[in-house]
Amino acid sequence: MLHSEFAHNRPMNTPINGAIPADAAWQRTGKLWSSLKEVCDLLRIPPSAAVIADSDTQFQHVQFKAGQRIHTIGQPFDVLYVVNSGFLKTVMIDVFGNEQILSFPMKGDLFGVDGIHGRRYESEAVALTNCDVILVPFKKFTALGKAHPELEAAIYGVMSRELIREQSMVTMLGSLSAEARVARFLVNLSERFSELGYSGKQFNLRMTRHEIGSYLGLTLETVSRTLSAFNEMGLISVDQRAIDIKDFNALKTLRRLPPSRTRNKEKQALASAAALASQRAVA
Amino acid sequence: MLHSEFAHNRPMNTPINGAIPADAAWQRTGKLWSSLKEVCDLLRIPPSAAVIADSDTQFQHVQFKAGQRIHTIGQPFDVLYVVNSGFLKTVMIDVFGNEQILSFPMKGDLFGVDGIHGRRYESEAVALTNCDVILVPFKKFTALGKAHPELEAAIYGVMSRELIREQSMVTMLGSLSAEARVARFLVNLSERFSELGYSGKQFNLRMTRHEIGSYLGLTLETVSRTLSAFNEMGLISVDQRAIDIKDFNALKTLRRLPPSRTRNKEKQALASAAALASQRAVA
DNA sequence: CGGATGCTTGATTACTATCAAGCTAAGTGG
DNA sequence: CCACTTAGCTTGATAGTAATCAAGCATCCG
Repeated sequence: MLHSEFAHNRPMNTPINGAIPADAAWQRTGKLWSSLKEVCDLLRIPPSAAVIADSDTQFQHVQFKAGQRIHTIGQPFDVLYVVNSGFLKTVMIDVFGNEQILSFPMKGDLFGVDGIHGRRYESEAVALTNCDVILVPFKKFTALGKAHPELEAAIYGVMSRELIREQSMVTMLGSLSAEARVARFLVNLSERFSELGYSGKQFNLRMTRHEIGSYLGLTLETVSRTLSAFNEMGLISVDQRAIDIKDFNALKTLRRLPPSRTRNKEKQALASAAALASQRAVA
Repeated sequence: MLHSEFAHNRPMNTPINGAIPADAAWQRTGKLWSSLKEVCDLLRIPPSAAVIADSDTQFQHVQFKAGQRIHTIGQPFDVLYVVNSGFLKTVMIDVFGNEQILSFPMKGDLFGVDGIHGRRYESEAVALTNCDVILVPFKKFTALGKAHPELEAAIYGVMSRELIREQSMVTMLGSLSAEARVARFLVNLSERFSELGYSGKQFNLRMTRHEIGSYLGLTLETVSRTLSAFNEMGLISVDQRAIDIKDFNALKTLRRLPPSRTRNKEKQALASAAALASQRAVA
């Protein structure tokens, strides 16, 4: 009970494991500063010897409670954010006022990059759970790039990675069915949890059906129905926010629910004709 | 008329103007090298005095014929590309083999950025028309960034701009109807043409309906029907690839075709009931 | 002048959104 | 501690948008 975010997350992700200690009591004892090496590790940037040695450079942590806003659209940009713990969402709002969730950053993820171009954030970021976030002043970051050439390359690499992520979102929204999108969403979450050392099979969603729907370009009802369908098919078991993945591979390769639907034309035609006939009989 | 692409494009964009000579002498007299300043201008990066003065740094041009591939997926990355003239498409292919068009680069656009992260291109780029493209070796580019700090900031800015572009694609695919997507596509093209000094009202599409559909997450039939609908509504006039925008503002604010569709429930209910009744009468 | 591509249009299907209740879980205040 | 409220989730019925299937037409090219 003395814990905090990590504790707050851990038991939710691995409800099996009952006895996780030292949940990072950040709210009392939380880290306030991180070294350059720690930030690199979080971002999965291989740190060079020079970077490891650099202990002068420190980055500040900030804590947010669930529901709090980290930055808003239009707010002047000067820092990038790296998630140390907790879950967030980033949201863009288009000219018509349509809200669209763009990402669900979690530990090790970078956000705020869209502020670089216009010196203002183009999206807003909101904490879904209590969060611990590291502030990375952009100026400081690029200045460090000059001192450490490999670091500079890595910065470009991280930005490129974000771009690729967006590109695959576009591909998904442009070409996958509702079921395939939800399946991919689960697979992605699962893989990200696994990479962080949590269970990739059992975890708790941190977002509402509405938020999932916004992220995937679907309504909350379609998300709910699709999860229920996966449940009935035995691919997952789902109870509210709790997910248990039963057949990872089936999810990974799923394209759409009805197997092929290509070779049963006549049957369908007959069936619908019959249905029509009976309808008319009734009427 | 000693120039080249501009001449080459112009007649297609402004078919009104019948007498443009010397199309595309680029194949004979095309520029082979550009200075750093010229590249900055193309990319809309404000060049500093130092950049303007730098005439040692030169970037090579390469010409491609329509249909030729500039780079493929998986090919080792080492250069970024800046379009000097012509039109291209970039395509990503997902795990299931779905093809998705991600962008239609034209003069002043940068592509190849997705190769930075994994040192391999994640997408492929194909020329839709004859093209003149400038090769920007990434190493050289970042090295220049060190010499010219404002240039480095601009590089980050350009990458951030690309990210924002992708984000708005996601928002569009996630929340707009077919008509709204096609409308936005036309508006975007129009604005880009205008910025380049071409007519934003009358222009020729360089891509097929299929390619537009792939870009917008729609089928080619839906694209065709939507253009026809806009035509009938008087928003545009369309004949094959030739587009003439009649009501730019209507396109810009269009959300979906049927005006509101919110306040005519009863009418619709009655109508469909009537239809059903007559159907049954027939049967 | 075919043949091939690409475009349009029509008919039909089906997927997903919308509308509409219930239901569950988690607080909240008496 | 227990109604009571509220936000979130599920499920059903229905409707509408866009995909699919299917011709026919236009344009371009060799």
